[in-house]
Amino acid sequence: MGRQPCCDKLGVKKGPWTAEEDKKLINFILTNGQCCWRAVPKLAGLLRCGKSCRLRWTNYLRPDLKRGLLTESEEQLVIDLHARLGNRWSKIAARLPGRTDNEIKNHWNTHIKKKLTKMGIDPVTHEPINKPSTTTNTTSTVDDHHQPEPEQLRPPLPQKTEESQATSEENSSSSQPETCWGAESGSSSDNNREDDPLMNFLWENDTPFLDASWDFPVTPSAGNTINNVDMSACEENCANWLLDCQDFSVEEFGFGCFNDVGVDMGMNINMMDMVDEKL
DNA sequence: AACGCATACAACCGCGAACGT
DNA sequence: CACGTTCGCGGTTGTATGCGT
Repeated sequence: MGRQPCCDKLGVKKGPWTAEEDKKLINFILTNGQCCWRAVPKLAGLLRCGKSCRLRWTNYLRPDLKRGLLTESEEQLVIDLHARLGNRWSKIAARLPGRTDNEIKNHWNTHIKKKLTKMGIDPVTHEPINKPSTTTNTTSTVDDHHQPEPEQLRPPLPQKTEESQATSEENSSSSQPETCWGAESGSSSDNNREDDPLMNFLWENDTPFLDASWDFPVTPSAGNTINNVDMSACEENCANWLLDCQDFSVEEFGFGCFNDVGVDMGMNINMMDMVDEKL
């Protein structure tokens, strides 16, 4: 079977997205929801392939995205998750609300990789690069910045309140690098996880934090949650996002759709009010 | 001020998985 | 079961920006 090229049509635009294109895509998604991506460009009046639209939406336009550099704790979480999951960026991203796989991947390649290397840690295996034959804690490759040892890089541990549930798929996928902090003891990731409330929490809550919340239009749901996702943070992000949209000139969006979205999503707070407040 | 290099991030590409017929 | 289509993922590239000389 021949693979169908993604962008087989002539005249399909590539390269950076313009504000106008963003506007069209946002408008379309907000009014119609995420449906067949292949059809999106046609229906939205874009000269892009569906793949490009999906990427633009998920990596940049999605209103629930955080912007800016990863925080220290997020970075540490990424490191820990990478030690367990390897380069499965989507899985890692699923556990960092508001962050995309692309963003995390980029951050890993540009920041964390370097940081770990500097510290004398192999970013792939998460083992010390020059495996010390002695028990010394310092390696010759570590520079003079007095970086913390791997154990110290572990993220702060939140209180765990939920009781254990069935393990998720990652639990059984052992093909990825299993070495982790304190790996020299031969502790498996599972063992490690048991000792790590944060990781337990993350693994047990395998449900993506965000995906469900943008499957609108949806039927109104009670309260301030959608599919058990707390919408408060989402609303806040939406409001921030709408603020960003000021760059496009609010009126051009046809903001009626935003109010509709607010209703559809069962939000108690009118996002536009939040925008007004922020302004 | 101008140039070259380094860095960060957006976007593209190709592959495989999942799903429908 | 085979085939076709669509989607999502991970690797890679392109480009804008920052910084040092």
